[in-house]
Amino acid sequence: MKKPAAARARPRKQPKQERSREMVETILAAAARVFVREGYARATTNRIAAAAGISVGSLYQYFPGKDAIAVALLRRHRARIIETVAKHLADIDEASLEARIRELFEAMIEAHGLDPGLHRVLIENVLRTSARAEMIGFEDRVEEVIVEKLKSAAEDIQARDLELAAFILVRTVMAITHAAVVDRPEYAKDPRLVREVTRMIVGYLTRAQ
Amino acid sequence: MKKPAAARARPRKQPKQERSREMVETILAAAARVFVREGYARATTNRIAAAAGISVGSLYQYFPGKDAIAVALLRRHRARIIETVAKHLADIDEASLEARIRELFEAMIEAHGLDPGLHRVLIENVLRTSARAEMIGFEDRVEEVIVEKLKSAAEDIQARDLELAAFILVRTVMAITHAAVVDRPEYAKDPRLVREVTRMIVGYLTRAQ
Amino acid sequence: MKKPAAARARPRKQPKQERSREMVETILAAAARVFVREGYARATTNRIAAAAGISVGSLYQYFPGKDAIAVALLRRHRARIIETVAKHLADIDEASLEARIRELFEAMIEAHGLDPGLHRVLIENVLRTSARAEMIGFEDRVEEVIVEKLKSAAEDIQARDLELAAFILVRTVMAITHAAVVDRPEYAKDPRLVREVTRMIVGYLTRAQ
Amino acid sequence: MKKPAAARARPRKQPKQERSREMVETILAAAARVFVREGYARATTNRIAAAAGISVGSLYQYFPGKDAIAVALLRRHRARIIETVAKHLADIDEASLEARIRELFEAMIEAHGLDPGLHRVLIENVLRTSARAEMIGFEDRVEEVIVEKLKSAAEDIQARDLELAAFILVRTVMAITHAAVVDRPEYAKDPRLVREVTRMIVGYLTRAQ
DNA sequence: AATGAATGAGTTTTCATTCAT
DNA sequence: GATGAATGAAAACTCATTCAT
Repeated sequence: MKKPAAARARPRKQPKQERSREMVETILAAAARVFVREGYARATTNRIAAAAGISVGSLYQYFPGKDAIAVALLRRHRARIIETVAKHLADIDEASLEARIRELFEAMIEAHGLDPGLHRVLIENVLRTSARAEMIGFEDRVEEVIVEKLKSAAEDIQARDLELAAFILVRTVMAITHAAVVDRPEYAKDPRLVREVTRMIVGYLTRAQ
Repeated sequence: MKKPAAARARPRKQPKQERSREMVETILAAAARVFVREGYARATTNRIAAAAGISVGSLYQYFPGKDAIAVALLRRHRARIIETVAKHLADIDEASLEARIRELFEAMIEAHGLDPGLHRVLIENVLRTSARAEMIGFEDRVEEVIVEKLKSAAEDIQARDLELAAFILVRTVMAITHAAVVDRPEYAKDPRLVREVTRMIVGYLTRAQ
Repeated sequence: MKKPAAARARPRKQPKQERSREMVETILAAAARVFVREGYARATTNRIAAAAGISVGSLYQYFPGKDAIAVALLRRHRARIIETVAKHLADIDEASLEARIRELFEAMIEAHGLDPGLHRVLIENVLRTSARAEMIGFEDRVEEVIVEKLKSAAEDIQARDLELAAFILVRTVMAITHAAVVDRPEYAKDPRLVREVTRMIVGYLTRAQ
Repeated sequence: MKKPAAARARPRKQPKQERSREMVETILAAAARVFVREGYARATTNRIAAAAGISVGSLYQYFPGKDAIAVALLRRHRARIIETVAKHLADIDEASLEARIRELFEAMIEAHGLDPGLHRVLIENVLRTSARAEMIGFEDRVEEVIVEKLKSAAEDIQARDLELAAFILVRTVMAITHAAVVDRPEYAKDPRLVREVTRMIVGYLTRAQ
C-alpha cells in the first residue's frame, strides 16, 4: 500500500534511543552500498533490508520508503561536504589565496572520497522527490560561502565579477573532484592534480583580463 | 515476462522507411522529456508512449524495452557532442589557442543546451545495462581528441603533462557547461561566462607553473 | 503501493466499450461471491481476481482497490432496492393500504433475495470509506418515499406522526426481510410471513392509539 | 507467524486478580471503540493497544489475538442482551401483555445503547472464526425465550403461529432498537417510539387476523 | 508482568511486455 | 502496422505476533 508521494520523504521517527540510531545507521549504510552497486531502480526495499541484515518491516519502522532513504543519504552527504568546506576555510583567513584554494580543493576531494559514486546515483533520483526544494541550491549555498571568502581577499583578486568567479570556481572544483574520485582514482591521490587546478584557479583570479 | 537484460539494448529494426524514422524521433523526443521531468524510475513505458501520442504496442515496435530507449538517447546525445567538438576543432587549426578554447566551449554549450539534464539522468541507469561497455569512457575519448589538438599546438602550451591538462580542461568545460545550462540559464547565454572560462583555461595552458 | 484512501472509491474508468462493461460485471460478480464466502477481511484482490478468472492487473485496470469494489457493489445493491420499491409503489395508488404494504414487503423480499448476505457483509466495511456520505442515509431516502405515499393515503391512517410511522414501517420491513432471507430462507418463501407482517403494519396504521 | 485459527479464540488466562480484570475491561473497551470507529479490517492490534494505553505485548498477555477480542466482545454484548431480556421478563408475569412488550423494548434499547453499532461490526467478522458455532443462532435463542413467554400469555394472544409471531416480534424490536440507536439518536430517547412500537406489536398479537 | 522493537508472511499495487483484434 | 486490454512477476507495504530486555 503506497502512501501519497508527499508523505514519503521524512524519517518516521526521530531516533532518540541509542538502538534506534544504530538501526538508522545500519540501514543508511546498507542502502548506500546497494544504491551504488545496483543503481537506484534496482535498489528495492527488500534488498536494502537484506543488505542491512534486518527485515523489511524494520526498515519501514524507520523510513516510509525508498525515497526517504535516498533523501536522508543525500542530505547527509551534502551536510558532510558543507561541513568540510566550512571547516577548511574557517581558519585560513590569513593564508595566501593559493593556500586557500588548495585547501578547499583538498577538502572537497576528501569529502567526496568518503562515498565515491553515491552522490551521483542519488542526485537525479532524489530531485524528483518532494525533498527537491531542499536539495537543489546546494551548490548555490557553497557558492555564497565562497563569495564571502573571496571578498575578504578582494585586494588580491582581479576578477571583476565575484559572483561569476565563484560560480566558475565552485563548479570547476566540484566537477574535477567528482571526476577524479569516480573516474580516475589515480588522480584523486596525485598531488599534481591539486597543484595544477590550484594554479589554474589562482592564475585566473589574480591576473587581469 | 521480462526479457534477459542482454537482449534489450538494440533497436529492433533499422528504420529504413521515412515514417519509421519519424516514429523513432517522436519516441526519443517524448522519452527525453519524460526521463527529465519524472526521473528514470518514474518514467514508465506507458507514460513515454502517452507523451509520444502513440500506444505502448507501437513503442515496442521500435524499441525492445525501456533500457534500449535510454541507450539510444545517450548514444545520440554523446554522438552529438563528439560531432560538435570535432566539427569546431577541425577547421581552426590556424586559429589562436584562445579562439580554439572559446569555440570549444561555445560548442559544448550549444550541444548540451538541446537537452539539459538528460545526460545526467541517463548515465547512471544506462550503466547497469549491457551497453555499459560502450557508454563508459566517453569523456576519456573526448579527452584523447583534445590531447591530440593540444599536442599540435604544443609550442604555445606550457603545461608539462598534457594528459592531466586535457583531463582538467575537458572536465572543467563540461561541468561548467552543464551547470550553466541546468542551474543558471542566464549564464548559459552570457558572453562573460565564455570569456572568463576561456581566459582561465588559456591562462592555465600558456603560463608556466 | 497504496493510494491515499480518499482516491480509492471510484471506478478507474467508465466502461464505455462493451468488453469493459463485461469485465466490470465479471469482477463484481466474483467479488460478491468472495465477500460472502470469505468475509470482507479475507477477500483479497488476488483472490477476487482469481475467482473472476482474470489477473490482478486487470482488476486494478478497473478498480483502484478492494474498497472501490465493495462500494460499487453496495451502490448497485441499493440502487436495485430503491428501484424495486419505487416500481412497486408507482402504480398502486388506487390499491388499498393493505395491498400497498403487502406489495412493498414482497418487493423488498424480492430485491434482497438477489444476493442474500452480501449487503450485510458490505455495509459495515464500506461505511469506513470515503463513500460513507453517499451510503448512509439510504434508509432515510426510502423513508421519505414512504412518507409521501402515506400522506396520499392519509385519510385511512390514524397514526399521528407520519415520520415516526414511516421510520417504524421501513425499518421493520427491511429488518424482517433481511432476517428472513439471511437466517430463515423457509420464511422468505412463506406467504404467512407476508400476511402476518402486513397485518401487523396495517393494524398499526389504521387503528387509533 | 500466525497461529492456527483454531487456537485463537479463548482468553489466555482467566483474570483472577483484580488488576487483570481491569486490564481486560480496558482492552475490551478500547477495542470496542476502535472496531466501531475504524471498522474491523482497519482495527489493528497496535491501534487497539494504543487506544487502551498499553503496549501490544500486554494485550497479548490477555488475548491470544485480534479475533479473540472480537469474540469476547460479541459474547459479552450478547450476554448482556440475553440477561437484560431475561431480567425484564422474569418478574413481570403478572403484568399486562402491553407492559411486557414495552419493558422488553425498553430493555433492548438500554442494552444496545451501551455500544451502538458494535454488534453489527463484529458479527460478520466473527462468523469466520472458530467461535462461529457459538455465535450463530443468537437471535434464535432469544426467539425461543420469547416463544415461552408468549405461550404463558397465550390466552391473550390471537396469533396462531407463535413461532412466526416470535420471529417477527424479535426481529422488529431488534431492528428498530438498532436503527434508533445508530441512525436516529433522537428517537432512542423519545418515549413516542416505545409507545408506538409497543402499540403496533400488542395490536398485532391481540387482534384476530 | 510490561514493553515495544523486530519479524516476515501475506497483501496490495505497479508496470514492462505481450498479443488478440 | 497500430492498438490498448490483459498479464503476472516483482516491488512496496502492512500488521499480527513474538521475544529480548
